Amino acid sequence: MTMIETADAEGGVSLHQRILSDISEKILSGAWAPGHRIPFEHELSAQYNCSRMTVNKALSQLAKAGLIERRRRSGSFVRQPQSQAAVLEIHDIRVEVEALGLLYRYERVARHKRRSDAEDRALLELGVAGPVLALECRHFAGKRPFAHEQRLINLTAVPEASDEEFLTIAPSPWLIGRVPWSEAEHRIRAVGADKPVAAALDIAAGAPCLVVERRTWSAEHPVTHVRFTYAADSHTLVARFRPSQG
Amino acid sequence: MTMIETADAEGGVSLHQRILSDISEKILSGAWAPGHRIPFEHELSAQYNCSRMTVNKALSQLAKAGLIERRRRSGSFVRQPQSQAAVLEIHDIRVEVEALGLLYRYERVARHKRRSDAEDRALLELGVAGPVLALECRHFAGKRPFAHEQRLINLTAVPEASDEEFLTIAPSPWLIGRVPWSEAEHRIRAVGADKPVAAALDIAAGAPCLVVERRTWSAEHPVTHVRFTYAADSHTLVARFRPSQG
DNA sequence: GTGGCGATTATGTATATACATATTGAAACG
DNA sequence: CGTTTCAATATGTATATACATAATCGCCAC
Repeated sequence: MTMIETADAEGGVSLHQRILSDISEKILSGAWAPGHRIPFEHELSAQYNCSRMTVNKALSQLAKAGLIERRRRSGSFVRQPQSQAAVLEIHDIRVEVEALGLLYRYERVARHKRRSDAEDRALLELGVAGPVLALECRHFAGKRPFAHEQRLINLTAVPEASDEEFLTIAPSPWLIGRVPWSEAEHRIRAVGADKPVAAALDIAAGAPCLVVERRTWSAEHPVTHVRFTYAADSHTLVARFRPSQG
Repeated sequence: MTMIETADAEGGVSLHQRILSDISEKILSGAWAPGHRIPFEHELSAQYNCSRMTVNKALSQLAKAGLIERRRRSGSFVRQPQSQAAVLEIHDIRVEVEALGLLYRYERVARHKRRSDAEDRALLELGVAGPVLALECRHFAGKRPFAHEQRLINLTAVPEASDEEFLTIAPSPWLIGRVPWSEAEHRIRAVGADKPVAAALDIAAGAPCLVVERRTWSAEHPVTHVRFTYAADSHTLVARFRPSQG
């Protein structure tokens, strides 16, 4: 007779979750130091009175999360803590401004359609020349300029953008949903504001600014490059790390 | 008779992986737009000629990765693209400097043991007063100062730190391995260098700098707070996003 | 000793099955 | 006509089983 304990044996959580959190706790508390061999699957399945499959799925997940390392024939071991990877949430500027309780306003400063020059191609990581759309925009929080946006759109990848003036809708929300992106890269650094950006943000030239650049690809094709510049004190990026438990 | 096709049917990849990448491709290419209902588990299991369990595991993983949403009785649906989450790799400074092909050097500038004041408690998010260790350090790349480090260690959580002078080993590598961390938060912003930091980094006061602050907890207890300051052009953070496929 | 070889072992992947649970759509009822 | 009930359905979780695969241990020949 096969007894299946699908549901909550006691605490309303699945067995999978319980094994996961039990072992995570042991590792994160330091009870099982890096290098320590955790019990074999068959030992844990006996201990938890469940099948090996259930244990296997839990341990595989811990391995994928990077907490343990699994070696055939040898067992599973607590991994050395390594390069920390934190999750950085990139929000839409409108959302961010409104989260601050301020009124969001968008302004398109300039729009040029042109054949890509060498700089454009470098920014887009584009191999061959082709038409691009260059945009310059400002995002306001209340009365004050919040962010300056310099954007390039690869018109070969997104021909529909030719017909859009971007006077009322910002490029980000326009692109999202229209172009499925498969990969993105963000570069974050500090710079001193150059003259045009300083003017746009209403700060002194050379004043410290946070720059977030994003390059986006869709199925290997470069789609867009954007550079957001924020005045030093207006913006903080937050990245969190918590060992995943599912 | 049960036929099990554990291995590579053709391309040397597992069925699990194949289902995963097939569906990811459909979503990321836009063929299946947000809101689209993907085939039911039993349909996919027929299509791939495999068991429902195999399909279930693949779809569950896509759901965990955020690409699809699963609703009982209704099916699985392609999710609306949402707040982009990028993975930010936080490397040890030594590793980073050596990756640049430069000689790494570490210097401890100051070390003070004291009872936490209000500012310390704010930085550590510490409720009650207690002993803390305040450190100031410099990290060099070649001959030039690369980063300035201001660190607080909660001696209640890490009493062993009292006995360490940190003259030859930097706080980060000392803490890693000694203290299991369960949670970390990074804040990234641009600032103008204040006088002491400017002097330490050999730059002008007010010059733009990138600041990375990290707070670390171990099992709910604050462990350490550190502020790294980099001169504007010396350092760029990179965060990548690629829809996970396992 | 040392080098190779086969048995052993722990994990990796897949199947078929069982039952739980949430949700929806339709039927039954007041 | 609205509400309640119920059955159908798709997903969620677990079991027992089968076989593949990689790594290691120990044995044996040299």
